[in-house]
Amino acid sequence: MDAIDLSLVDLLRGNARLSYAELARQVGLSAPAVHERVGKLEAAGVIRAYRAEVEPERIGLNVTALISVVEDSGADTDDVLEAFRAIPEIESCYFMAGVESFLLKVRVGTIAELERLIVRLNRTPGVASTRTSIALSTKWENRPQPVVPSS
Amino acid sequence: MDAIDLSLVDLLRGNARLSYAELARQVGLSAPAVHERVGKLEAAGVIRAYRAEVEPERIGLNVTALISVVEDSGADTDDVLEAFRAIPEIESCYFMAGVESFLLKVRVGTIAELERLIVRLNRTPGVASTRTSIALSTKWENRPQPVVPSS
DNA sequence: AGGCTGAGGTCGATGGCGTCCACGGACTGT
DNA sequence: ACAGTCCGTGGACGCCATCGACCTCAGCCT
Repeated sequence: MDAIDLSLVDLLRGNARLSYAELARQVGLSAPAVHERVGKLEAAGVIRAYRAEVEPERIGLNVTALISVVEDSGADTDDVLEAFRAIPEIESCYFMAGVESFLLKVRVGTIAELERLIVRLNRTPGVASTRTSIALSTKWENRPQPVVPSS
Repeated sequence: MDAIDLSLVDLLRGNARLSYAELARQVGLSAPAVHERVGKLEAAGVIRAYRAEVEPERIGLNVTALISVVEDSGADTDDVLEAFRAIPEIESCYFMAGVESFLLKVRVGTIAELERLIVRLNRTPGVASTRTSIALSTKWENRPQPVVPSS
């Protein structure tokens, strides 16, 4: 994990579809060398996935909400997590400090679906209560901050 | 924006580095056809970017926090937004319903940096107060939910 | 009805790319 | 000094990206 690896990570966070040849030009190595480096970064779990970022409204996900969840005292956190994992609408799940153990970012098509989702969450064993905040708009999301000051 | 486009979007949300040839096989079209379709999806803004998803701790971003921001009464929301946009540590920015106008997801290297960031946020014109919740761990993030029931 | 037009597909060709392999130089420990 | 290891380069070969030519079909105008 040297400076070149960090540059590669930065480049791929900016554009995951860069060719190995292009990456090679940017970091000043040969294509096979960056191929091997990127492969190792993937194997080591530094790079977890390559994802296309899509405007959610364009694929029918018109409602974004953030839901804080308070666990029952004595609830098994792992069980709750497993139940959450099975709900595809939960795009992100953070385990938080504070009374509200979880913060969930969810996306659904309509407010009616959000209502059903909240009901479902409140019914899952181990959750005591939820608190939902609706996002009126997403200004930006997952903007990669550069790790290397100037590559 | 037909069923094939949705399949392409789903496939690329799952793996942004799929080749056009592979996409073509999956959707049953020729490579040039999917090339053109994907190009149009990008041009139309449906696909905004391709990003490598990186484990934040591996690149020195050890602290994740969510910060709710209350605006000053009479503050210009656009000015506040512009100030936020200039802060690279703010990875996501949602405009929320409720008293707290903004929710920011931030990532920094250390708690000390988080403290400096919070001070900076409180000093920016237009913000009345902030409320910070620290994420102890990220269970998952930006998991793509399938749009097409079963491609 | 017939033909024009445009959208969106296939096919074929070609140049570049991904990927495998053999080889070579620097660093390290003995 | 020497062998081993790591990490790179360069060459080779097959696949892929991408362009142009052509095909098909639907909609529409005359």
